[in-house]
Amino acid sequence: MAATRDRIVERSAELFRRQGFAGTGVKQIVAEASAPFGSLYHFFPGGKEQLGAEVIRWSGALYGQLIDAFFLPGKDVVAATSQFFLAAGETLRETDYADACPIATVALEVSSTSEPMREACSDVFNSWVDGATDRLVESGLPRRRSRALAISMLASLEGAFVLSRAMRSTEPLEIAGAACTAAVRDAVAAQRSARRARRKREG
Amino acid sequence: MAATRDRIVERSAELFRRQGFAGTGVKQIVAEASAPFGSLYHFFPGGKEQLGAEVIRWSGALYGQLIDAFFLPGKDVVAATSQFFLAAGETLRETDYADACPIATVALEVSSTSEPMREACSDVFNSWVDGATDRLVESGLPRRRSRALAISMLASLEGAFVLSRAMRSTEPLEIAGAACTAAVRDAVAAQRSARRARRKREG
DNA sequence: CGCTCACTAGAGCGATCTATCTAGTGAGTG
DNA sequence: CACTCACTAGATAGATCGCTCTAGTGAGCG
Repeated sequence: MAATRDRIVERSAELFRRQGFAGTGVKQIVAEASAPFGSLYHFFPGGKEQLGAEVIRWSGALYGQLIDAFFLPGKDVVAATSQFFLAAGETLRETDYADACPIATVALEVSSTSEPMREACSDVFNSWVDGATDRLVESGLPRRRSRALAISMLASLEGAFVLSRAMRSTEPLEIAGAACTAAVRDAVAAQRSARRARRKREG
Repeated sequence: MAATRDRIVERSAELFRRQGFAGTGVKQIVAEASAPFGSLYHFFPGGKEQLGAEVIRWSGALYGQLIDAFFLPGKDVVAATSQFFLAAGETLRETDYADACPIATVALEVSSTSEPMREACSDVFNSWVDGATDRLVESGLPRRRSRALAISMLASLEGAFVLSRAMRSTEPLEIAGAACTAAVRDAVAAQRSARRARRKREG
């Protein structure tokens, strides 16, 4: 129906990801979305801030789907972790170090300046953490441990994106990926041996 | 001598860290620095971009000193790692989740929009990595392993800052800190046992 | 047909942006 | 004293900012 609205959101997501929120003007958005200027304020009466919050949630959901595509239920989480970081590195290289996390740039910009947008970022990060936690729980790890591991992995990914974009090198991403893969492998192995020991002791 | 120039740099650093580069106007800078407007372009004829690059290098060096203050030569790197992340969390809480990494916000903003500023960010990150690598080497780790560990730790720190600021919680910082501390401990322990084994084999 | 209403279209508002310009001040030097 | 020059001071230019406003279009429906 409202294809214009979708185009505005999609183009905004792309621009915010690369140039940040403050660095992107609404004129540039409507121009690149081939949308009439008036439509922006028709669909987003709350103005740029409402658009920003919506773009964060939209691209956050999209990236969540990408994560899900790697961490398929039943698939080995160790392999999934390794592959996800490698793929992120490839994307970064292919897009000339532009397309990393869709919301991190905006998240840092608005954390101290716009409460609704900060909240949107927080919700997105939490949803990613929850998703990853579930996958790790399904792989046999305790919930507490899974959540900590998920947060730790997401932090590594986000930080590696910062370094890789600034340095124009996928090295940080590869190193962080290797570290996360090792951490997941160790956690799974430790859990298995703990289970075995308990079974032996109890049975 | 040129106290005005210093005030401009210092206030800019604070503002860029919190609001980002594009989100901070030069008018706001000179106002908060109690500096005449003309002085900004007297000291920084290259305009806002030159100021930005200089601020990145200046605050990067300052933060590097803070890192050095924790990772003192001779001090236990495991304890230093743990303490550094805890202190970062405290600072974050005390400043209402505003003061995290002094350059990460700008780094993401400019990575695809300003080559001189991106380069400044890259140089700063590299200097931090080099410093941390040296400390790890001094603790007995091989150079290659030290560098990878340093990059991995910095990525964890930066990513944890992103999450903690957005979520307004020090949890990510604490979890990332615990993970890094464990990683350093493991690396040091592995190196020691490898040395012991080699000595046994060879001697 | 006649009416409604979601949407298109863009002129234009006041504010703010970065940057330039000229004028003036005042400490240091010969 | 006269001269220099680093620095202060701020008005102003010209572009762009986010946003509001009115007018117009066209599909859906009684």
